Amino acid sequence: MSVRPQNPALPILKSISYFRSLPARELARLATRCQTRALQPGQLLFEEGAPCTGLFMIATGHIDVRQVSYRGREQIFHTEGPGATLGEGPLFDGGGYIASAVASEPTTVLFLRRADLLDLCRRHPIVALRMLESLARRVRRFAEIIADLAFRPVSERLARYIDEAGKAQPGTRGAEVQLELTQAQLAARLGTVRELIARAFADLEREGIIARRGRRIVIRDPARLASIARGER
Amino acid sequence: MSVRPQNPALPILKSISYFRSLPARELARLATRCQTRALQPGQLLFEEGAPCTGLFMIATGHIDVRQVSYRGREQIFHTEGPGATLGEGPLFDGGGYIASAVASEPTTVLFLRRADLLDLCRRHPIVALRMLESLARRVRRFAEIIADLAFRPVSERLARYIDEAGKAQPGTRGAEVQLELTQAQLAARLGTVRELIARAFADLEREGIIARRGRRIVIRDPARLASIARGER
DNA sequence: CGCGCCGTGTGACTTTAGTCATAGAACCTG
DNA sequence: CAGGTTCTATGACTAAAGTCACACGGCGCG
Repeated sequence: MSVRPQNPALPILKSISYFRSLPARELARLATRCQTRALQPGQLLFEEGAPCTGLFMIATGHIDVRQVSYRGREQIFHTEGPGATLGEGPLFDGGGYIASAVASEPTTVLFLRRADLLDLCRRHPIVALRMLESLARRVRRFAEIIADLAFRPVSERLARYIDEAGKAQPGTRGAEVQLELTQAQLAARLGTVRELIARAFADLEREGIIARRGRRIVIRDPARLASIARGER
Repeated sequence: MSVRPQNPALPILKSISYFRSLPARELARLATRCQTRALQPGQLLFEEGAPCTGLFMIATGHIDVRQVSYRGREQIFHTEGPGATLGEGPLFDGGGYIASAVASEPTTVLFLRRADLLDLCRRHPIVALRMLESLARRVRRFAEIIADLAFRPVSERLARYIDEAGKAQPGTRGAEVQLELTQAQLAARLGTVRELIARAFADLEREGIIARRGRRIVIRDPARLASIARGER
């Protein structure tokens, strides 16, 4: 009685912006070429320097892309969730992975081999254009990190983070923010160490700019927060 | 007596990796669509945040792509010479320019409008693939800068720079390096200030690792230089 | 319920980065 | 070759970042 079983990869592929405008036939074909992989929290998807043989797409969960220095410091470059892709960089310039990818929660990813993808780009230039867009956004994001590290003190980076989280948080009234990250994770993302984050938080609280209860933050003085975020210290 | 005059943009277009494999007809057509612009040293080609309407290609000269903080610090993201392109980032993600571009010497550039380029990508997917490669390399380069800023002290960044310059320098015997940059430019590139570069140079010299006469450097102890460059301090 | 782990807070300290001021060398350019 | 401009060197200082050690609270779990 059942209809022809649909490949489980199909709906995921559809959720990837690159492929959205492909004809159904092409998508179905693509789905047959995908492999799936499940990851536990903390598990490595790929490691900096390793050769890249294809593209990963996140079906569910989240992945941190980061480097770790020999001195033990961690820098998170970006975090990706469902519908995002990983490893386009090395895919196209032929080098090894630029950073390591680690699941931060139970995660499943799809994998598509490089040759399949290049072939697809040739037959459907729109796919290549979409990937150009995505890579361009990544360049922009990386440039922001560089500017943060080169120009802004830690306290300012944190203020920026909270400020943006405040704006991004949708439903709640603007003043309240639920942080998703521990201070250690925040530090890895902002390019510093845990202690400095703790102190910067304490300073903001002491000055009455924010109030905290655990990871729940109330922005008491949005104007002053924004002005610190802009570097007007 | 003269043959049909060739568009002066043509040989330049041919030197751009994106276009190398295009048929002659297509190239000629493209050449008619290019505009040319000449820049004096120090002149701005485009400014961070400005809208992007097309792609620049360098015919001759060099361009620094950089941001300047409101505190007056400069960070050079990359420097491009003949055959390189500028502004692919904003071209594809639709945002403003990520950084400002300034000629560091007399420079001429070609300009191709966004619509022409997108059209070209659709008709010749190989162009899109080449641009993907170029953008991917930029992502990688930016990631290197992030890792430098996040992980490595200034002295180490300088050692890396000299070490790499030593390896890159072709004709000369490995031990001698001609620096192309002033200390101030080097600082902007390595994400610090001039004085620290001066001191780091002095330290390397004091320890007998390098010797200097102006911007001419002799690497006296390549092994030690490389070990500092790797962070084994 | 008590133990251990994780996340956090903070004092005290070290190291690295950055600033300011000044002097001298090098290098155009008329 | 004189005189300004640019580049470099360095001392003395301030500020920011990072390290280390330890204490505390909450939470999960045997």
